[in-house]
Amino acid sequence: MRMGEGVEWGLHCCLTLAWLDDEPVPTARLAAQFDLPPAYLNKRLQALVRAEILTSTPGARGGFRLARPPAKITLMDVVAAIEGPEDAFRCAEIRQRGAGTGTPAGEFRKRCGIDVAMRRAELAWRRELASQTIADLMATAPPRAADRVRRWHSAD
Amino acid sequence: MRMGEGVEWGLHCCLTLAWLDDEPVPTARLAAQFDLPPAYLNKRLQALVRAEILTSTPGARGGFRLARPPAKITLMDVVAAIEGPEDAFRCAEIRQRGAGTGTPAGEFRKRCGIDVAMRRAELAWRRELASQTIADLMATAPPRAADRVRRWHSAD
DNA sequence: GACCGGTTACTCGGATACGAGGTGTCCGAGTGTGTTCGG
DNA sequence: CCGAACACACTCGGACACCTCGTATCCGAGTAACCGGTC
Repeated sequence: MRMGEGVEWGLHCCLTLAWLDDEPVPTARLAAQFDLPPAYLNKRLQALVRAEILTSTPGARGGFRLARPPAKITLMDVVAAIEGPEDAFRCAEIRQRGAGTGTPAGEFRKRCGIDVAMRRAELAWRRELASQTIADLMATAPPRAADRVRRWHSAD
Repeated sequence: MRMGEGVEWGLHCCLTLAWLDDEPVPTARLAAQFDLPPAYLNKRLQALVRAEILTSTPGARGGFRLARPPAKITLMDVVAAIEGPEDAFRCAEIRQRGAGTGTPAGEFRKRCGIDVAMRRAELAWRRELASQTIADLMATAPPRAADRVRRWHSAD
């Protein structure tokens, strides 16, 4: 199981946009900050726009900015926007295949125990992600980091 | 993010092997039970053998059996054996790239806050998986299911 | 009847193709800005 | 000097290739059981 690197990109970009208060930042600037392929990063930021986490303004001096205050954006929102809302584990109901064919349908009214256990674990993961916001990341980060990012972006 | 289907296969096979108490079951039989490609299922069972969850006995009347009692096999063990022990989220330290080049190395002694938050969520996921064993799955499963599996496997 | 050797059939195990999804790139549509011309 | 129209440059947005990883398959090495022959 492997999570796409776009999640890390999206979170770092959200953190940067949170520090640069409501100032539109184009993709090229964010890509240069982290040395990432600009076009591909843009593709990922579009996913965040579709999830209503960012807002995009076209034209000159345009770019991306946060759609909500940082305290209202959870890590779960960002992960779901980029990786997709589907669960990682998807029960294919293989218990009903092969030896299970022909058994009365009423036997399978209860959910597969494996599916239940897996969903329980993934729910714990989601709860932990939903309990943390971009604002929390800003609070735990060292104060000098925010200043360095603001200074680097203010330099023309 | 998507979890391989081999996890579901491995868990179902472990559950079946737990019900058929220490009776060696060949890959072909397990594949027929769930209507799965036999050779590919074998590949995944080999991963469970490497993780010392199953033991394999070659030759006629051979097959796979559990290496430990079901209460000593957690879901985390099975998932780690098949999906790999690495974390899903891997911090690439992009904060040190681009704008971060040239900053004193001492600034990055503290772990990346995003990495910390992600690891925390994944730790919750792992804890939940580690708290459940194959024996728990046996207990929560309806009693008729165990009988049906035993009957299907005893039929030659 | 018991023991031993050879044969057979069955099992796992790793090396080998195929395909989907993620990664990376490109070019066009749309918009705000800056300039320039006229009043 | 002020206003408006124009051209420009910059931005996002979706459509198009590449490449890694997961999926699927095959064949060979090894072993236990079985059968026949011998003592």
